[in-house]
Amino acid sequence: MRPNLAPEMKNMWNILSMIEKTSTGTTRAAIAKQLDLSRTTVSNIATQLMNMKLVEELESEVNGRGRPGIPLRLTDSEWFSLGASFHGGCWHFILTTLDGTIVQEHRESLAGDSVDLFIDSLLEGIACMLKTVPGKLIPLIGIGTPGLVNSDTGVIVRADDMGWKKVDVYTPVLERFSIAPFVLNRHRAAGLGEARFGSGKGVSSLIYIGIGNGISAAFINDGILLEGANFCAGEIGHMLIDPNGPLCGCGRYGCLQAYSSGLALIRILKERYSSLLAGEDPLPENVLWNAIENKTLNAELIVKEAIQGNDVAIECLEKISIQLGIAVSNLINTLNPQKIIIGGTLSNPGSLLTDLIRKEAERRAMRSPFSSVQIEQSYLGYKAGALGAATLPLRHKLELILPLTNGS
Amino acid sequence: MRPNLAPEMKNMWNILSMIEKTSTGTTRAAIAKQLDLSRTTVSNIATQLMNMKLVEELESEVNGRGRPGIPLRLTDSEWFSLGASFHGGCWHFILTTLDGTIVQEHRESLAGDSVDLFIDSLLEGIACMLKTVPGKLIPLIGIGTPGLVNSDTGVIVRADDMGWKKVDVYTPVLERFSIAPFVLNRHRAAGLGEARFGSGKGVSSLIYIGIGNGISAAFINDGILLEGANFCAGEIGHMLIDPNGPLCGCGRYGCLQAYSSGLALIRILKERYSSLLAGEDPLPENVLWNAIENKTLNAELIVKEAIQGNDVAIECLEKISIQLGIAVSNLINTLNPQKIIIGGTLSNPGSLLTDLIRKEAERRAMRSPFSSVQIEQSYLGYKAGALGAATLPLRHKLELILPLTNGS
DNA sequence: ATTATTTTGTTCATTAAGTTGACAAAATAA
DNA sequence: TTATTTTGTCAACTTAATGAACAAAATAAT
Repeated sequence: MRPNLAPEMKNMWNILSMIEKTSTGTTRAAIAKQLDLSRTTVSNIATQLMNMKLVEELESEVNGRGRPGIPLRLTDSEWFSLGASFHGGCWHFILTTLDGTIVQEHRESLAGDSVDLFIDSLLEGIACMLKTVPGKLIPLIGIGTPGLVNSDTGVIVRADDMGWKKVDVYTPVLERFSIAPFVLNRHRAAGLGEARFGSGKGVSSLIYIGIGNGISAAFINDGILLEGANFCAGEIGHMLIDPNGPLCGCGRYGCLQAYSSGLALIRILKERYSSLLAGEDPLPENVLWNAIENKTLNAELIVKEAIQGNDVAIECLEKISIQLGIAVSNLINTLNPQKIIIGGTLSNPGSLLTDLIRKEAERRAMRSPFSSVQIEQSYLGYKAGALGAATLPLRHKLELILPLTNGS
Repeated sequence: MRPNLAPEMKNMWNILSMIEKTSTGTTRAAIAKQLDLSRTTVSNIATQLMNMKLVEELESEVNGRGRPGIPLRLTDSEWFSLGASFHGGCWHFILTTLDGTIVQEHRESLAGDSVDLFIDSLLEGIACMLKTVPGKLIPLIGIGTPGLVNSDTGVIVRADDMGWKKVDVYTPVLERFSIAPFVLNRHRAAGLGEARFGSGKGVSSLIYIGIGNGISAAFINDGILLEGANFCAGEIGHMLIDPNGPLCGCGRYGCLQAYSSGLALIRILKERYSSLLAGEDPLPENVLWNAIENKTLNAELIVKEAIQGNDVAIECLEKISIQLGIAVSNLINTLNPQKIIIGGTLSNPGSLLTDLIRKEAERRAMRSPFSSVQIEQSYLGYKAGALGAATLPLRHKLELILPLTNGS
């Protein structure tokens, strides 16, 4: 995650970033003005980028007085970027052009949750995607996984919700495909996706919160992910909400995750069900009670029902959004972000959870930092993770392309 | 706070930073090796820096084989940097050499806490310091103040513990001395001081926590302070500890500050006193009871007594360190810092509070991020603020010096 | 319709910054 | 005393960026 470009490539990088930002295209003159460079310099670097087939010219558009400029945009037929991310028990794969347009999507469902299946499906999916690349692939694959990841080694240190420890993702991928993977936490990947292509575009201080079975966040400043000393930065699931709260999987009491994750949502609903069963009144008709009895209940279903107007589901969602609101207001008070994006399995079905969290956070956050923060639902939904993972190849491995293309 | 140097000054900046880090001096060859530059380049830039009187040569030290290198260090007699910070009801002023050696110190006590007195004392103190500068002053003054500061405008937006709103610090200083001030929150200034000269030297992800009447933090990554959308990042005093906790000055319940600030410490001790008074037993002898009766009690005294072994004081300190430990463990879990430094009025008298916080945090934080964090007491103590403020001139306004000296 | 104006992208000479290679100076090791 | 190693500097060369000049392509003015 350290953008470690040689200093002489700095202008090239900046120019590329500017081109990246406007899908309709930017002219050389506009870039020169914005980056405070001479048109000559921009022109020279632009021809280099065009020789590398990273950038191409569009039809010149006539708008004002003077000779019309020729818009430049990222090539959409030469280079491609591959990202994978694991959500809701399956691997999502996305192949994009340089500007993030999705070219190909794929999903691999897992039959169980063993480590071997996890790795095998990943390899299977990558192999499948590699066949479809209609050009050159940037020689790096972004991979979002559950748990705490050491991105230097590409090893999942621990993934509590899966019950895993020390899962090496790096070696199998490298050995099978001779392409280095960049492995990171899936919610952090999703955060990067939102920052680049979603509702975080152009936001300088951003927090993405992924709410699924676990709860994690990504702190992103100026497009750069805060990693912390061992890549654990963002693990807000174990923020303490109430010292007297319920037992969390980590062994402590009152963690956010114990109140408000997908697992907690299911627990709350089941408690409600039991107490109704124990009561005297007849059980009112409800899809969710059937789901409990059929053992088909999952957190996403509860959220979907809530969005449909199912009162019981809404109540449960309101319950978990209290602690989420507390956590969000803590983040607002202490980190003063410009925008907070709520994503993950519990947010994707609709904006209800985000609305509830916003309402709670407004009650609890300080006025000054709250007035300057926007709280929004994830825009990319379940695609955020794989898209974010796919940003890593271009974002951090431009050096890999340059020698490859410069030499030829 | 945006180090916005022209790209061509990047090497100069890096070389200066390397020289800055070693007080004993670094040779040109060592710098070249470290920064991966040619010795020629370093030599050229070094002569420029020497012409600017920012750097000077020391006696060459003979250690290994080969021609001995000539150590370079920051000049200590040409340029000086002035910082001011407001703590414990008085302004602290520090004049330093470029490498942070303190040349002159001064303190201005305030007779009250009106805004006018606050500004007048600041101007008075600066005037006094300016007389003592034994060379050229970097034309920027770093100023640490209570409250939320907009560092773009130099205005204190609000300082709740002082009861102030919209205090313009920038204009009076600029008008009187024709030197632009850089204004920031005092605890953030102290954090920068620790990061540069104190126990945060060389630490890449650092959190400084200042505990006084209020509680604030500075999040510093690679020497750069996280500011947030409106410079509020670090206001951890209003982190929610317990939704059912005591009323905080901000109108909400259970904020960290309501439990654990200096004001809370005094409240806790007084409650203890009242309950003892109400009891049947005779009041045991204690300096603190006298202080309450004489109205000379302040938070620092309680801390000092605790360090002396006063049981009542220790109990009170233990009480506030529970919530501080919760807050610290939240920061560890979510931000995964390399080091946490505890400073402020309640920490300066001794390491007791830090030790108590460390113990609490160990109980509550997750093992993985806790194992990689060091929790240490502030090294610079009450000098941290003014020293940190004094780092700003050099750190962010090198551009100001360069035109001044290049021209001549 | 024609000319003037504006803006773009390119060509060419120039400048600035950094690199390589050679070399004298100053230390230790043989 | 000589060989080796390391440092700092000088000269020649390379590279990236700039500014000035200019043709091309649009609109505005006459």
